[in-house]
Amino acid sequence: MDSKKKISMAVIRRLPKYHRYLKELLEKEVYRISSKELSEIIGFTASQIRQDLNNFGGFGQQGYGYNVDELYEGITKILYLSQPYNVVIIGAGNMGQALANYPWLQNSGFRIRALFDVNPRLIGLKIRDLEIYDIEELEAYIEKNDINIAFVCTPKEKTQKIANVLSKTSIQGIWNFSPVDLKVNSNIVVENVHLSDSLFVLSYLLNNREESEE
Amino acid sequence: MDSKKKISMAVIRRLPKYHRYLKELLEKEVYRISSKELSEIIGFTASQIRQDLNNFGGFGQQGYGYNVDELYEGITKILYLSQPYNVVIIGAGNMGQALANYPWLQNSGFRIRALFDVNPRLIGLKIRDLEIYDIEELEAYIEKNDINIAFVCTPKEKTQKIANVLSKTSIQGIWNFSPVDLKVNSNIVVENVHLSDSLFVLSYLLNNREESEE
DNA sequence: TAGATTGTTAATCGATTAACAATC
DNA sequence: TAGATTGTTAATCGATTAACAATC
Repeated sequence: MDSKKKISMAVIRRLPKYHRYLKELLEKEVYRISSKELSEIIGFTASQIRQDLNNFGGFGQQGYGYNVDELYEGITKILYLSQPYNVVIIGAGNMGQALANYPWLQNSGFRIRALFDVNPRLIGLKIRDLEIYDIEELEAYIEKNDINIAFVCTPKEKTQKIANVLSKTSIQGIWNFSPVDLKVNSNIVVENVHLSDSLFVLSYLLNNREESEE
Repeated sequence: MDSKKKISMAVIRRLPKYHRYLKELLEKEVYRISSKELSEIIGFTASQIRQDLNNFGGFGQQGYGYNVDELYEGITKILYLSQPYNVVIIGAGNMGQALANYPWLQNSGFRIRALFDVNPRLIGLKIRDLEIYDIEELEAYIEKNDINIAFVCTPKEKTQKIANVLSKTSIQGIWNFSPVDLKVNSNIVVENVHLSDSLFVLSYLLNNREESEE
């Protein structure tokens, strides 16, 4: 049993970066690359690249390197990006609307189906061809339309309540833009985008740059 | 010399979370907390909390714990959040506009001064009371208005060019929302918000949840 | 003083890097 | 075959956790 060795989060969080750089290489019609060459453009050590990729079995070939196309496809599959997802956006304020309009999302497998809000002024409006529904209809909508992921862009006071509602549904994942840590049903995965945390780190770094002199 | 021991990024990236939870405690009128109690609500081990805080000198008191107010103020200062910053937003598309309208930013020390775009249809428009200027004016505007930080929300093809322009200015930091890694002047700090990377990690986690049975 | 809890050192754990045998 | 480069083991480095003496 227990045949899969657990992959560490450190590795997982590097995968999208591999994915991005490999896509770029393909666009430049580079079809073959060694860990050393990839190291130079992506900024990880060649050793780390080989370790990372080996977690998922033999992508490379001794004496040759990696086939860019094969590696790109491989990582696409590892990240489960070849399958589509049905998405709802909860909170149709600035951030919710920005995500609904985001071009790269529209060309991705993340298919936004509807938005939800409490604000009566927003309910019934359309963002592109997407309707904004009353948040009261959320639970029923998720079940009826086989929704996998919720993008949560609600004000922080309201977000845990939304998480409670979502915990009662068959939703699988939450992409959380609200600056709170959510308590959810243990079978739901939460990925946080804590924008303020990121900005605060920038503030720190700004004021702790290496002093110019060596 | 070299009196400051270097603080690791792992510690730095936890600071905003401390900041958030301490603020919440203050709002609940909790004025005193032990590392053990804080551990239970924030989810770090008590040991890690004490290690983290000790990087910055004695916040606590043996036998008593930490003064919430003092700790909150301390971390605010460590993150340099008590000083204001002058900010421009580059790229007045969905994300740029969402940031310009973001309520928590308006109550923060990050003072958005203007937006910039290439699109003639956007140039001259106003977002709230903020003007959208021609990107050509960016360099001059930064120098004239003592801008510290740029929020970069441009399409990925254009972002490195923007970074090149910024590298010629006195800007100190870039908050980068574009899904590329920027090459900049070494005295400029870049903090990335790679949204697609985050979403791809969610996709992975969704499909690799702990199998229900033990 | 006795009890509580920090500050700090030591032990452990995990992740990264180095090295090299395997092999294309 | 010789050269290149992986896959993989071993060494190192860094971060987390445990333990406990210091002290409020």
